[in-house]
Formats: sequence, structure tokens, C-alpha cells
Amino acid sequence: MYRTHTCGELRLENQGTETTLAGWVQRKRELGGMTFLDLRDRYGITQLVFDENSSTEIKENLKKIGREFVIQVTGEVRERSSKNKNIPTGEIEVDVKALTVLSPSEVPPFTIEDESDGGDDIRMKYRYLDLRRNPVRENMVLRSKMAHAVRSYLNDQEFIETETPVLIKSTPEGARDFVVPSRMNPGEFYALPQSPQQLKQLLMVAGFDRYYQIVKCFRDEDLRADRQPEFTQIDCEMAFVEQDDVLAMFEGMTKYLFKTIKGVALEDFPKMPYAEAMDKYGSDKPDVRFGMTFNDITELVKGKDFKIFDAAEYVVAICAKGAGSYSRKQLDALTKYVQRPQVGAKGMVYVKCNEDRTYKSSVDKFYNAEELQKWADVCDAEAGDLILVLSGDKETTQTQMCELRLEMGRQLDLMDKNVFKPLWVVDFPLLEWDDETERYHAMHHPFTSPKKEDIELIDTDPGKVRANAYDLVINGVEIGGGSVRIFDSELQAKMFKLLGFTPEQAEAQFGFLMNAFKYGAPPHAGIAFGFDRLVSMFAGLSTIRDVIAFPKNNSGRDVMMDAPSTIADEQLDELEIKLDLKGKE
RNA sequence: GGUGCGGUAGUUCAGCUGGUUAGAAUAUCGGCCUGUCACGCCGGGGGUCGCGGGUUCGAAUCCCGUCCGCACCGCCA
Repeated sequence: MYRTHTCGELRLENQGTETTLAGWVQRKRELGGMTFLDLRDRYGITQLVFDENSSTEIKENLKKIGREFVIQVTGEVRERSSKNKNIPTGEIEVDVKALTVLSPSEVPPFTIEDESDGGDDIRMKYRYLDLRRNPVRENMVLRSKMAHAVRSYLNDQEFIETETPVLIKSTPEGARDFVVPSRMNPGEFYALPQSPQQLKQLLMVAGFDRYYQIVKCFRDEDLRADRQPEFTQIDCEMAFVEQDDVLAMFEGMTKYLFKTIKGVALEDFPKMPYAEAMDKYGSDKPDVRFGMTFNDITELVKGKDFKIFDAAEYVVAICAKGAGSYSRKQLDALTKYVQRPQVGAKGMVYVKCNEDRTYKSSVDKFYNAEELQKWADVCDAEAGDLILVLSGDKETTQTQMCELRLEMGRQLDLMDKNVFKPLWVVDFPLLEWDDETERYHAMHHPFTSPKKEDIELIDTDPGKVRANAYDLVINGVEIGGGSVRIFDSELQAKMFKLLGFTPEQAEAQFGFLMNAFKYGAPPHAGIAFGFDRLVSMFAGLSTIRDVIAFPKNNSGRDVMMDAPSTIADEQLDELEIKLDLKGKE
């Protein structure tokens, strides 16, 4: 037996008992005549004591032991003469009578402590050491608990957890596929699923009624702090439901998670149409923890000889409460912020609302106090507030103002990460015009159903058609999204045509789904949650990397395994693949 | 594909308006220490300043290129 107790288990009431512990050496403290050693496992830390009375053999062994050695000790639990209130085992220690080195360790490249001295780079290379650290392990434990809670909730609701294949068919819509060559079918490739979308719809045709899966999905696109090439979805689908049924079910699941895992009781989630989200926040994933909503002042500012505003399609203002005391320097920094290429605004207009009800603005030359007063009225600005204005074409300016609003939210400390404000964004457009390919793309995916009342517009004004599609947004993060699907093969064919597929292409790509719909497809709808983002939100992190055991770096590499890598010529021969790398020697 | 920031001891960083022998903390090694718990004290070792080129009497420092990391834009149905 390697151990009788864990390193987090022993208490004062265990004193006098003989115990055997095994774990990693956290730290040795040598005081000459005696030595303290902190022994660590995932459960905690227990202090071991060695002194004059220890055998020569133990003393010899102890000398060789360094950080991160795996050792096993047997000894008696006794009360400490000086106690440590900071750790649960702080009242006891183990007087060691036998010591075995189970496995030595080289000096680790960074310290295995809560506040490690290691940077991201080195921690990823030695991820197995990083995972020994409490904060990282706690994230993984949180993830495990959340997955368990999800299963528990959905099982109680009669959902069937079903695994779908990872080797599937490539589809040109959407993100780039990761692709796997088939040895038995030379020249042909599987694709890894971007999501099990069609498969779960087939499960509805199969009559499964309620399906879910916590499943890896793969997208060969560039990475971000919140985007990995392989990531985990809580993937769900229901039959004989309408949009509101799905929202209610998964609002329930989200509330259940917040309640059981974080002890937070969420209020009912408001629903906001996409159009409203864009008008008020300039984003389809608004952070509604704070207001500072957009005010369209386009008409108000025209005809005063300020050429920039006169030429603008759209002029938008936000009111930053209490920021009227911003210095020239701070305002210049804000202007610089919106002028960064990532935001791309040409400039920024400000209006300070002074305490004496006068106004100081960067456009005083063009607008008098009376006119600025009107702006302030529209923006609900009072003395001590700051009005910020951007202008240009509507879409671009909305995006830029969205960035500025978030930056002001950060500067004014309005984004408390312990406050959670969820909402459903609904009524997304069905289609999105793509200038590059000069055709419409499905905004969600090609199986999303249009709103009944908008169906006529499909032939006349496709861009105006709204979809039965919805996103769950929490604190400005897109946590989940889904839609009511098309279950009528005629409507589906129409959609494919609209998206530029010939009937032959549609048949080749999605024939299996269209076929299935010929055999009695129930009305169905579904949703998928970004599980990594949900966990990172619960953990209070802005990156999903630290809630993934073995994440990839910014360039999609696993720096620990050094993947991807080249493969042997024999492997290529078997696959009948010949490499011809363009642009590389 | 693009923008920004970064790369200096095992590690995290300082140094960067060019100028003696490139520093600090921590880790590590040695010595002292019987109640520590971030133990303490004393001492030692440790550097291709990412790489290549250029400017200069002289480059960690300035310039160009390149590689790598991070954040973001594009992209992500």
C-alpha cells in the first residue's frame, strides 16, 4: 500500500496514529538539527519532521531529496508545538520513521507554487508541471464539476447523451476543416467536425427527441485568447419544440450551473433583438453590465459647417457618467485608442459637461452651448459627465463605438467580473452579404429556419429576412448559440439555392440530410454552448487556455509534444500522398 | 495576410538618450542554524543579451532582415 491517507487529510484527532503518505516534495526547511519537509499531493500539504532521533539512513536519504521528488513516508501523527493557521493540516505533523524515494526529480524549470515564477511559454512546454500548481488544477476541477452538473441537469430532463463520429465529411460552408487522409481510400479525406450539426439533426429524424453531447469540435482558423483549434461544445438538440422551449430549457441549465457551481441565483434572461443590440451597443454580444448605450445624433449635428459630421452617414454619442473630469491627456489617450488600426476611427469628438452647466468640447467652433445642450439631453448627460462622439459610415462607426464603450467601461471600472448579466440576443438576420464571393452566406448555418413572417422576403429582399436564431450572451461573451432548423426539404432546397449551391452541389454535400428529411423529420431546434468559455467565465479568466489541460499556443502548436510535425515517408507512401510544399524549400 | 508589445542568468525582470568587468530577485550549490512554514544568516557558480546583417573607434542599447511568444484586426457558417 502506497498510502493510508492523503496529504490534505490528517487533523488533530488523528494524533497518535501511524500513517503512510506519498507525494511530491514542495519544500525543505533545514534548521540544522532538524528539518521540516512539506509533502504535497492534489489534496493538500502535510508537514513532515526529521530530527536528531531520525536514523542515519533517513538523514542520508533526506540530504539527497530536492523539490518535486516523489517520496513515501511512514510515521506518527503528532500535534505541532507551533501551529500554522493558514493550512487545514496546520495543527499536526508527521514524525517520520521510514522514508523511501519513489522517484527522483530534476530541478524543475519553474517553481511549482500558486504564484509561479514561470511565464506562459515555459509553463506550456512543461504543462504537466504547471498542472501540479493549485490555481491551474483548480480550474480543471471546476471544469470537471461543471461537466458533471451539465450531465446531471440534462439527464434529469430525459436527454440522451450520444457520441457522434469524429471522422466525417468535409463541407465548404463555414470555417476551414481539419482534414485526415484515408489510407484505405487513397486520395480521399475525412474532415474533423466543426460541430456535429447534421448528425444531431439526423438523431432528431431518428426520434431521439432530446440529444446532448459534451464534444470536441475542430476549426482550422486563427487563434485568440478565447479561441482554440480544438474546443469543447455542450451540443444539444430537441424535437417538437419552438424557439421559446429551447430558450427556457437552456436558460434553466445556465441558471442551474450558476446556482450549483457558483451559488449565484440569476434573474430571468432578457431577450434583445439583434437590431436593438446593434443600435444600442454596436455589437451582437453586448456587455449589459453597464449602460452607456448609443445615441444616434446624426440629425442633430447637421448643417453647422462641421464638414466631418455633415459628410457622415451616422453620428453616434455615448455618455460616460462622471468622466467629465477627464484631463486633456486622458482624452488624447482615448483618441489614440480609437485611432489604433484595430479600431480604426479617424478621430473622436468630446463634450465635457461642466458643473456650472457650461460645455467644453473639441468642436466649440461649430456648436454653441445651446446646441451642445441638445446633445446632452439626448444622451441623458448631466454635470460632470463626458460625451464621446464618433462618426462615419454606420456599420464601421458602430463597431468602433462598441470598442470605445468597452474601453470606457474598463476605465470607469464598470465591468465587475463577479457580476453576471446574461441575455438572449434573438432575431438574427438569416443571411449576410459577402463582398468577396458576391453572394449571401448563412449567418448561422444553412439549416437555420427563417421567421415565418419574413419568408416572403426571401425572394424580394433576402438581406432583410430574420432567422429563428439566438445567442446566449453573458458579460459580452458569446456563450452559446443555436437556431430552429429547417425540417421541410423544399424550404431547405430553397435555402441552398439562395446560398449559391446548384442542386447537384447541394445533393453531393448535404444529400444524406435532405434524404433523411424525406422520411418524416420532426420540427426541431438546438443550441451549442462554448464549454471552455463558460468554464473560463466561472473561473474569472479571460483566456480559455487555463481551463484546458493541454492547450495549443497562438500558432496552433502544442509546444509540449511539438505538434504538428512532419511524418515519415513510409506513412506518406501508405497514404499515397506526395508533398509539394509551395513557398517552402 | 496585417497592427502593436515583447525576447537579457534555470526563471521573472531591470539596464536600451551607444562607452570600464551586463545587474536585481528568485531558483540552484556550499557553510552555519532544534520549531520552521516565502525560515534566517554567510558565501559560490551561473549569460551566444533570440538569430543574421549593417552603422560606429565602440552595439544588449541605433538601423534592416528574420525566427519565436503574447494581444488584437482580418478570419472564426
